[in-house]
Amino acid sequence: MNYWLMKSEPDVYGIADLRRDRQTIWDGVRNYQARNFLRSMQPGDLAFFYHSNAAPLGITGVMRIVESGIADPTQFDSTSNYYDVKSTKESPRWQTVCVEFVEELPHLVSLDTLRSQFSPDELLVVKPGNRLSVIPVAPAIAQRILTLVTAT
DNA sequence: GCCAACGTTGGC
DNA sequence: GCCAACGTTGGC
Repeated sequence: MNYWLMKSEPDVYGIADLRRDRQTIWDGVRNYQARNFLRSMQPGDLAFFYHSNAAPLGITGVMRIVESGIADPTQFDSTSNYYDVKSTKESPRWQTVCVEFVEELPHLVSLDTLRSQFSPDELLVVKPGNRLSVIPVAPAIAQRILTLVTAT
């Protein structure tokens, strides 16, 4: 079982939206490195839901991967911001996953807290200038994050 | 609103 | 294949 961290702007789609929807297709990722991580996800993997471009910044919840290898539907939608004219249904360029709500954390684990606990080598999200929206989290680091949740 | 980081595009 | 220009992300 692998752990991940996935960013979303709460103004666009936040943890409250996922709690309401229970499941969602994580669409709109248009970065090859992030896509490759999405491709390697497996059902049962857990992902931290991270609020970016927000106040406060940080991890707000946990979700579970329920299906992987889904062709991102927005790449075929000419009205979408994420439309990709070069992608075909026969060989889609962008794959993503379906996630389900697991929990909203009682207290957000802020970026400041994450910075105080982890080095950029341990947790990429604390690296200044980092823009990757889907990142792997080592199991030992994930366990330490979960410990921070219960400690606060 | 600013700007650092960095991925993508396109001319050559 | 190089690299300058440009666009986007996301923290501050």
